[in-house]
Amino acid sequence: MQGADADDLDGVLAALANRHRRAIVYQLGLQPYSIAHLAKMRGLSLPAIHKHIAVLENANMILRRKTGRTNYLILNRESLHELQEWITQFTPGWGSDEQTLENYVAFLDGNSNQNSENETEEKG
Amino acid sequence: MQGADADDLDGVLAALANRHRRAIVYQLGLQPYSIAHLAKMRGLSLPAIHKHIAVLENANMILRRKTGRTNYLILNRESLHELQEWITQFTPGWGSDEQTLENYVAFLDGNSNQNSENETEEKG
DNA sequence: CTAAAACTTAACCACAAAGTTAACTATCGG
DNA sequence: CCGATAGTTAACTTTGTGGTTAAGTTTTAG
Repeated sequence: MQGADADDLDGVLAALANRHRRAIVYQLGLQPYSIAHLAKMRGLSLPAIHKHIAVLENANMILRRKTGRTNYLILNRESLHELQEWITQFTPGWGSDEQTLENYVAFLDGNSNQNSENETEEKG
Repeated sequence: MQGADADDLDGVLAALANRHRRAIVYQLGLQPYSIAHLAKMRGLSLPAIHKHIAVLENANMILRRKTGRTNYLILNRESLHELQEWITQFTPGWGSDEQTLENYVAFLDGNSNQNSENETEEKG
């Protein structure tokens, strides 16, 4: 089932593709803050920060606890787990992509050319 | 130096915050493909795919090798390394955010209330 | 009761993102 | 040389994002 996961990833990545929201995520990873407090920290108006919070909540990235009139937020670390895993899937081959590309093109050349020598100046 | 890293992260996350580009990244993580090939795979026009490729290249996420008239692309796995590290910084406390938030609010209550008892049904 | 704090909501605006069509360059196959 | 393939570029449209101001609700403080 890649559908639901893909949806989740979409929300999380869209949420993280913004400096303010990344900063908020970072802060809420350290300790809870109120919305008004975050607004002051980021130099943003309440409506502006409210929208950012909404994006993060829709991505299920923060938890909220209302006490009196103030809302305390904290990071929901679980939401990062899926992204973590998605990235990890690329890790096995860590590095060497340049050479892979070179080899692939050389291989294609070989098929119509029977010549796997390098034509570049790379290998004096 | 958080500045350059933050810029890189911004580019990578913005690039990944799109299904087509994530799919492209995934495919190019398996093997090289031409731009036209990717366009067919995604059911997109050449100009459309070209723009996506441009975004990925600006984020330094893919490598290109032009041979004849076709351009072969592959994933640049290094570009994901930084994001990987950024996410890992949140991992230490994996889980238990809900309780942290509860405790924090209870602590704030205690300061004006001298009462750290739980009002919830959680701890029969 | 009243004023202020902590949000929320709605309406609006400027700008960027993601696609389109059309026209152009460059390379290969015959 | 000629037509087709691969890619780029420009101009345009539509939709989404991120901010604003203004007005509303709920809760606390005096």
